[in-house]
Amino acid sequence: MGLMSTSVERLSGSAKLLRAMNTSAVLAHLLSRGPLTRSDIRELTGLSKPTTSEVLRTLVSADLAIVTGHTSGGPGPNAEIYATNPDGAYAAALSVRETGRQPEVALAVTDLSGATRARHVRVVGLDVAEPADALVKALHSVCLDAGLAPDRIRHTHLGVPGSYDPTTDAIHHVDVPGLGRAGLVSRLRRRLGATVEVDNDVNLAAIAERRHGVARGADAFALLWIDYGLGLAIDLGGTLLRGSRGGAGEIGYMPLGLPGARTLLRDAPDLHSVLAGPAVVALAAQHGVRATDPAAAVKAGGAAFLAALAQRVAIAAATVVAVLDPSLIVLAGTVGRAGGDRLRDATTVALRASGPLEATIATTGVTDDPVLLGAIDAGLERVREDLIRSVQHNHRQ
Amino acid sequence: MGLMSTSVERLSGSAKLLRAMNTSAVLAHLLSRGPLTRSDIRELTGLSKPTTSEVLRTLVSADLAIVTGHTSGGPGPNAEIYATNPDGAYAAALSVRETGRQPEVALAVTDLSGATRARHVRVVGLDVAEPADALVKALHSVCLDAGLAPDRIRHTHLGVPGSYDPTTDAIHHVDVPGLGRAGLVSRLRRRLGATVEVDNDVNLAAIAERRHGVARGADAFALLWIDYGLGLAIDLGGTLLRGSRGGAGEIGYMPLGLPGARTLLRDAPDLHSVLAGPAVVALAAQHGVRATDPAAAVKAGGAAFLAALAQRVAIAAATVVAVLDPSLIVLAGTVGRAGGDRLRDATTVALRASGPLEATIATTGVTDDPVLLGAIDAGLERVREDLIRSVQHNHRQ
DNA sequence: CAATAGTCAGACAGGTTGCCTAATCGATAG
DNA sequence: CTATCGATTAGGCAACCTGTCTGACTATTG
Repeated sequence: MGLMSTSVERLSGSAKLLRAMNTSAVLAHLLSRGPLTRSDIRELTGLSKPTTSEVLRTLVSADLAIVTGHTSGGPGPNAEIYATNPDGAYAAALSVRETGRQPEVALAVTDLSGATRARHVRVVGLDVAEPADALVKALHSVCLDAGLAPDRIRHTHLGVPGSYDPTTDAIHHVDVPGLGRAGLVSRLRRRLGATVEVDNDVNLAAIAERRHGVARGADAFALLWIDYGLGLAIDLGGTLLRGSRGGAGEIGYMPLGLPGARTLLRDAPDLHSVLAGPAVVALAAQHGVRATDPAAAVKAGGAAFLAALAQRVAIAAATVVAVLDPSLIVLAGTVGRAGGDRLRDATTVALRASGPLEATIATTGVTDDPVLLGAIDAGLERVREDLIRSVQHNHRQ
Repeated sequence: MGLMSTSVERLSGSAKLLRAMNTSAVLAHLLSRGPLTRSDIRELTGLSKPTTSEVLRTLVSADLAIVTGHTSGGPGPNAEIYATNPDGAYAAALSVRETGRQPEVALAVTDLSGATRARHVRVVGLDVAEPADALVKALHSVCLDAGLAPDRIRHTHLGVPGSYDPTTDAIHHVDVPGLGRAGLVSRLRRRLGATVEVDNDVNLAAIAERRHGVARGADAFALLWIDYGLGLAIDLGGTLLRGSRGGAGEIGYMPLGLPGARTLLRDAPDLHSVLAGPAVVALAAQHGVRATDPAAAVKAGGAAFLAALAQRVAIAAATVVAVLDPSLIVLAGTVGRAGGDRLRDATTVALRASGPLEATIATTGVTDDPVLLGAIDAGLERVREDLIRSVQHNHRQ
């Protein structure tokens, strides 16, 4: 643990650093624990009365904290209740997805308190000269409708069905026309005057699963996303594993069996060919279920079909468990969700039958748009961290 | 990134904390960058002359730092050169391994500077009433021979061919008789009066690979250990992935192909059965190579055998890449080492042929005992971190 | 003599303790 | 029912404390 890492602080400095640290600590507590009185803060930080007062004065005058109310009931004067100023900063979340025709963009704007202040789904044509401008326009119009100042957006989190390579500034492996344009993200950054981060949609779904779904409190879990495509998100105690080229979780390419082996399917060299949407539909057809949509196929399918599907899911699960040993594997995506408890139970059985590997299998607990929710959470977290850091690092006068 | 984590510091305090932080920062720099003059420290920390002097005085009087020499050559007085006191603390490393008959224990003691002060391999019978006492006795006798005070050992790192479960205080999946005894580690801790950490041998080999082998400077890499058994260590930027039950990297259990599929081998349900030592020997026999030792078989085997073996290695590699996307995969263990450049090249070819997954394959660069070296590194790192932390945290007078 | 190592004294910044005043609630007395 | 008192708590103020910094000073070396 911590080999070569700078986990142990090497901070050094003088009294100014102290003030910065204390201010930042108070802000962090306000952000994570909600409204607090002076005495709450005193208990949490161990600071003295005059210091807490001074720090709060600083935060209020920096427009980062406000007095939201007063205590009442007890003896003595009513203590002031401090909270972060909700309008101190906003985070924007965008989820772009293919719908077959024009791409759909889900947008949301959250304030510092975590309240979603605006949310919309729009069809945005991105196959234009400047797709970034189209996204900015959509975001600004959503802000306008909700009466929010767009320049208060400190960070924008973008979810895409692909992976972003910062070195080439391009989104790869994406089917949405226009979204793969090089320079889109840096233009977005410039036009919005804010930080922009791009994340894979499956990764964002995992973030939502940890925050709102069945992975709440899990130490580590993997989210298996089955849809038209196939994806895997790996969450290690709240940190997502991305891999050296952002390719972690590309389990569609996972080879199945030794080359030359004759498998049940004529040609099954990788997991994609047996578990992604088309393969699910094909498997359903073998079991007499006629459907073009994989989720519909799963809903309509009988026990035999589900058992066959579960065996394939179990292969993926077993591999992930053998490599990573997560305590939990969440089945998500339209297929995972449609499978529900039936697919979960069948997969549990199939996994247990395949060997000594153990893990809890669960169906996603996120009913709302998981990608957008994840982008909101990630964006909000980023804004909060940036604020804390900005307070912490401005101690060189 | 950093979701839910306390990556952002929430430290708060008064001037005492400042002193503790500065002392700890100076110690950290001395530990990681070796001997330094006052001006070096001033540049690294940004502290003023009087403060650096004061901090160094504190460290020297705490026996943690010493003056090792003086500069010369330049104009002005000769600056004192400070270094951590090598004898300030020791770390012990133990690697227990099965040899067929009596278990062999490799022992080493390192001082704070990283110099190995004692090293030995002993045969230690662990199938006794108190196996912990036998280990302690061996360690003490090694210290005695080298003239080292055993009570200066601040931490002992134990490498075992298995996994340690702290909840039951027992080492699991271990073949060495006596080593699986419950309570062994806590007794070791008590008898040595020091912290004891247990690590899987393959994980330790990965640590050695990062420090002394081909993984130096890699952002993330996986180490595939092929021996009598099969193992995988996953290093993410210097942090090892252990999994929720310490079972990460148990790829021997990885299923191969869909159940019911007829594979090349009659019965090949998992990776262990095609890639662990016995399978390597069997594959060699198929290619006319007669050997009982898998490493010898690999050394004696021809190109066809190596290509067949490499195809199996590539399956493991491809799976790891699909899940984790490391930039580097290191082949280690006796088979990996014996395979050398030939196996590496054949595996590279086989991986490239199997799909679009990419990763650099390399042969281990550690020639010395990798498990013991890893235990030394991990133990030394732990001692250093503990020292830095102990200085950092004693600011409540 | 020039340049550098290290110390010393005073200033400074920020935090803490202890004391003070003001606010609020409950209990008690009228 | 009302007025008052006491207990309790919020928050401010002043003096003190700790640790760092600046600038001057001494000592040492080429």
